[in-house]
Amino acid sequence: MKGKRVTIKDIAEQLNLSTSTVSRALTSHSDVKAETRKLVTELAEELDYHPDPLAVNLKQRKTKIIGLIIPKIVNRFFSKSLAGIQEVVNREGYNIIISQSDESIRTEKKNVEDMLANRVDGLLVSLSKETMSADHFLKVLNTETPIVFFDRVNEELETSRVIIDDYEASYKAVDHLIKQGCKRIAHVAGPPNLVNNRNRLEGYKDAIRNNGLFLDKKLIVFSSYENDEVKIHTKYFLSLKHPPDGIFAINDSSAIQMIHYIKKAGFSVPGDVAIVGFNNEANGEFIDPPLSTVDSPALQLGKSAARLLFDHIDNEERPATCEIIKSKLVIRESSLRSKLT
Amino acid sequence: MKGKRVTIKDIAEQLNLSTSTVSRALTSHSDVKAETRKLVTELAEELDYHPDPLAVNLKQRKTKIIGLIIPKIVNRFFSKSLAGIQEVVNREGYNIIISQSDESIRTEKKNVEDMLANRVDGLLVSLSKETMSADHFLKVLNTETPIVFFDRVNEELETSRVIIDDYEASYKAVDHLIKQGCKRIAHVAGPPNLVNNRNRLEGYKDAIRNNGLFLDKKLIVFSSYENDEVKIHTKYFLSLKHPPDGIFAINDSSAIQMIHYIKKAGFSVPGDVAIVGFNNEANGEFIDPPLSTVDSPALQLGKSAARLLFDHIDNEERPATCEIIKSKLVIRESSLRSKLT
DNA sequence: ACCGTTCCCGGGAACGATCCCATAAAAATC
DNA sequence: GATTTTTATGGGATCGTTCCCGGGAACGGT
Repeated sequence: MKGKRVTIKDIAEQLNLSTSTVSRALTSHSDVKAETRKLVTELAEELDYHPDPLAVNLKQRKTKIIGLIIPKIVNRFFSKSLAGIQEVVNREGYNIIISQSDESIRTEKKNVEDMLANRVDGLLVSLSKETMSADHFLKVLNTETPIVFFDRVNEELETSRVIIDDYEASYKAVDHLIKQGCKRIAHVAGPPNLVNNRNRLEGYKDAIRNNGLFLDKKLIVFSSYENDEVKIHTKYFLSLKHPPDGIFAINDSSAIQMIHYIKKAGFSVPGDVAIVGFNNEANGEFIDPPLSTVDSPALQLGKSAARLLFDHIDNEERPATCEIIKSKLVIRESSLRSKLT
Repeated sequence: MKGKRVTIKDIAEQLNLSTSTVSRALTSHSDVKAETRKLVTELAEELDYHPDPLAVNLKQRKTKIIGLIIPKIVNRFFSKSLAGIQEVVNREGYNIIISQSDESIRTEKKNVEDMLANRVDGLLVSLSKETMSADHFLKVLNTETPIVFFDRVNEELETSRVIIDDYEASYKAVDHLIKQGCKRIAHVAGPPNLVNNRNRLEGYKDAIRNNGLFLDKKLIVFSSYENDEVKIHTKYFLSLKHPPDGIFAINDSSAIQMIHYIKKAGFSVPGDVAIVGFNNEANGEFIDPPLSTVDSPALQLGKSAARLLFDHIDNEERPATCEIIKSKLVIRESSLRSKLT
């Protein structure tokens, strides 16, 4: 009664068998008479037996745990990735333990330590905005724990990674703005130590140049993902002698705020300023005007990263690869000028 | 080299001690000479020894894992709760395994089974919208696994739970709308099998009645949290002979969509219809008009639920309690009529 | 000098499974 | 019918800890 759990031994005793035989019968190994197997499985079913994962894992020298390190859970992009990861990981019979770096390199380092102490069988990481080098992951490689970076990846280490096509996405978004007649397009870039942000910046620059427009450094600002800086950036843009007539923002949340402030300042979107966001977050469709954005398939990203990780877990020799997930430009009204007179 | 981890045995051998002594030295039990303890801890440090959690847990008959069952990770309310839970759980040296019911009673049942098979030390649950009875949790009680429900709780079982003050929140929101001059207030209610939704509905009804207004059943619709039904509900409201002049919505996302459709239909918010949402989700502040809403402290909710769970884990005899977290009405422009002429 | 405590430490049995090895019984081979 | 082979099972070590128990050394009190 007292939380007494059924063990393999209980089954063995009731059936006058040895624990070895019961174990074999249950794990569908060979060397068991069909009859006894039936007996065992039936009794197991009846007693509602479930193997103790702790014992199994100790024997197998596996924790069946995947460690996940992300900047922030509440960030929709990451919670979506998490959902994707969770799906794959659960199907494999593994569990996830999560930790957030909270965008701090210090806690990220601590997280890595914790994961190692927890003996995770694999690690899924998206870097904090502060992370410059990848030294704190060297220890992980030493323990031969497979590791896959996603979205905010690292390029120093020879590990697998999965990213979205930031360069193309950015290029297409800016190209779209230009096609809508924008001549002075601003870009809110992310911290440049992260590759994906650098790629986006490059996409932006190339789109500007390839279309024969002037690349004005004054139109590029760097965000550090803080909410309260959006207002400052917007004010800055509007205060310029030649303010931008198009903005490619770092994410939807930022874009939505910009629209808010721009409208408040008496300008129209997309009339005076056309805007494109990033990530296709919730409700972008229902604001005024509906937000054009880049749909980044976070769920897909999570799934791919997890699958890649299991590839590495199942096959130690698997060479590191880089997978790129295609995003899609979603055009709504915040960037649609052609319809206007 | 080959992933060889340092064990207690390695330390024992190098120091010519028994594993028992090393274990005692490390676990700060008594019966160890200060000198040897120093020796042991120093060598442990040097070798970067970390106890194998699997072995420890097997011996302790604990998994150090908390199971979490929520409807959807991507739902911001739940990802916020998760963040709160994660904070407390990590501090206690436990890990979380997550599973989503995806609002389906079938997968919720399966999730419970999985959690039990995983031998979680405690369970944190927020019910799916389909869950009527709590029979599938009886098994959990049998294993004497502590369980705490949060937000979408169950009242049949004698378990601890933590909820927000849905009744008061709802009452205050509706009362606020009435004070703004609304006479016909609609309510988008949630599935009535969940207590919190019933409480909100009661709060709504009482606020209407206590203010001497007519309680019109036609103004109450039931949402099932599906996105595409918002449009239908809005159209329905607008098509009424006497359409509502105020709406208390099920959540912000729904409220934002309603604003969108109402404006599109040529009505003004809050002029023709004042709107209050629920949850204080992201970006509600920046839409047009900024959304009034009920700030439900999801993070706090998660923390409290986790702490309550650990109370039960640490003390088997702890009686079940119900904790209520206070929400706060956030008034923005979507419900502010008094400022208008 | 003897006994009782206290202090340290080692031996070894757990925890619940897996799995190698041995062995008995059954079956197949000559 | 004696042998090898196959088949089915049990014994017991093992994973890395913890912890009970027992014993030797040191110490103090009578």
